[in-house]
Amino acid sequence: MKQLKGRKAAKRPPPPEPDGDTQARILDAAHAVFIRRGTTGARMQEIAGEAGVNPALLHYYFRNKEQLSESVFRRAAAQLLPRVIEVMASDAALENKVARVVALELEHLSRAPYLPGYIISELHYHPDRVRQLLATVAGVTPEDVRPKVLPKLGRQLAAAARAGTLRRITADQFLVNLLSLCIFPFAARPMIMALVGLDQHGFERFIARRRDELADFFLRALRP
Amino acid sequence: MKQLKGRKAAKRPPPPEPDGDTQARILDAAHAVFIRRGTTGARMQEIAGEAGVNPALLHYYFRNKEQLSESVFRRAAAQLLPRVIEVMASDAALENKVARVVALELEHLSRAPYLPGYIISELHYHPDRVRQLLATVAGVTPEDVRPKVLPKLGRQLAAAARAGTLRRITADQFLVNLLSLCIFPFAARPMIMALVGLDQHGFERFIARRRDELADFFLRALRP
DNA sequence: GTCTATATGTTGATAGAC
DNA sequence: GTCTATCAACATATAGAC
Repeated sequence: MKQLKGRKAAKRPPPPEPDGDTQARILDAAHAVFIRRGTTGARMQEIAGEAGVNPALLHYYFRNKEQLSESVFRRAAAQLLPRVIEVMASDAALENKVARVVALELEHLSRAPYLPGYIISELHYHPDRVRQLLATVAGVTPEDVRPKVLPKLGRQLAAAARAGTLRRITADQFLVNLLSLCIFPFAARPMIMALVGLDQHGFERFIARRRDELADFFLRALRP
Repeated sequence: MKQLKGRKAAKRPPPPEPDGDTQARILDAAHAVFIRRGTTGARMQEIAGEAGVNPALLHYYFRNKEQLSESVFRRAAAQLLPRVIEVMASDAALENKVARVVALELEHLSRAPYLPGYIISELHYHPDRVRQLLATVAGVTPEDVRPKVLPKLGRQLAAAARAGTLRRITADQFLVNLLSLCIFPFAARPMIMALVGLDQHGFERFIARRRDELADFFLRALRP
């Protein structure tokens, strides 16, 4: 989009901030505002201001607020689960999977700590968004991995239980426990910071320690 | 409020639905609507309709939307943490505390599954609400228990570590792990239902199984 | 593609009768 | 305490000039 017209390119003054397409600037600004205010609390005008563009342009590129918010949610949701699902669907050993998921999620969420709160809020108030969340997971591999990852994980867990390597646990409890321990601290970040008495840096150190301990904690819970 | 006037009580026709004070009816309706739509998405008119009351009465009892939403949040927040803090601050043994918190939370949240999503959303979009959340915790005992519960728990954990009963873990990681495993499944309920492929009843069974396994899972992670 | 101006519809809130 | 009527303040969205 926004390719130059050629004959008039030298004459027309450049836009205020030429960094990136207008559309991309809008999407980035919308991302920030929707995460800060929520879908219903976000104001188109604030997004336009943050993007440094005229408010009418939001409707030019994205038809209305609904479609804009959907684009933002899609992009945000694509950051939360796909990589975890990918690891879970792989052929790696269970211990390896746990370690990789913990490292992956804690490192990524440290850079986007507001993501879980935003996504949980969206799914809570807009149940239809669930489909868009699943769509991001479906794209991880050529085929839809979702119906596969749980049965596969289940077989892996059952085999480990028979071999005496791990205690018996169902695949869904296994997955939810792991996701809980990784994601909840970020989703409930304000609550935890207040409860434990942490400031910004304290929380970061708290997460840093977690990176070292969490996989071990989790795997010990499954020792026979 | 709304005590009868005595001399005119027999003459005036009773209000449409005499069950409960008007103020309480409004608060209950507001509770439902705020949890369903979020603070910014909630409409005063919808609350009035759900309460079966004239919209103007919302402003008569609660001055404005802000104060009404604050009353609702206070009441909701009071259901999430106080009992957990109370157990944690008690003199019970660690194994006992874990078992009681798991039983307490899973049983209560099964009846109010939308509570965690609402509270996390509120804290995410209205950081000032954190103070109101802490206020609910402070009221658990005559004095403010918050500054006490973590150090006490820490000493308990350190003693257990010295005695060789439990592996060493800090009080904050202990508390956050426990809360994560209890609360996250409800906070991320729509996501989990979609990911695992559960309907309403499937989710309830999922939680029921969790009630039996979770305390054991948690304590095994801390075995030396 | 970008801007100005404006239409259109809500929403929270109040005044004042009953 | 409860109701009707109404206001002022946005917020989304579009029309049309440039």
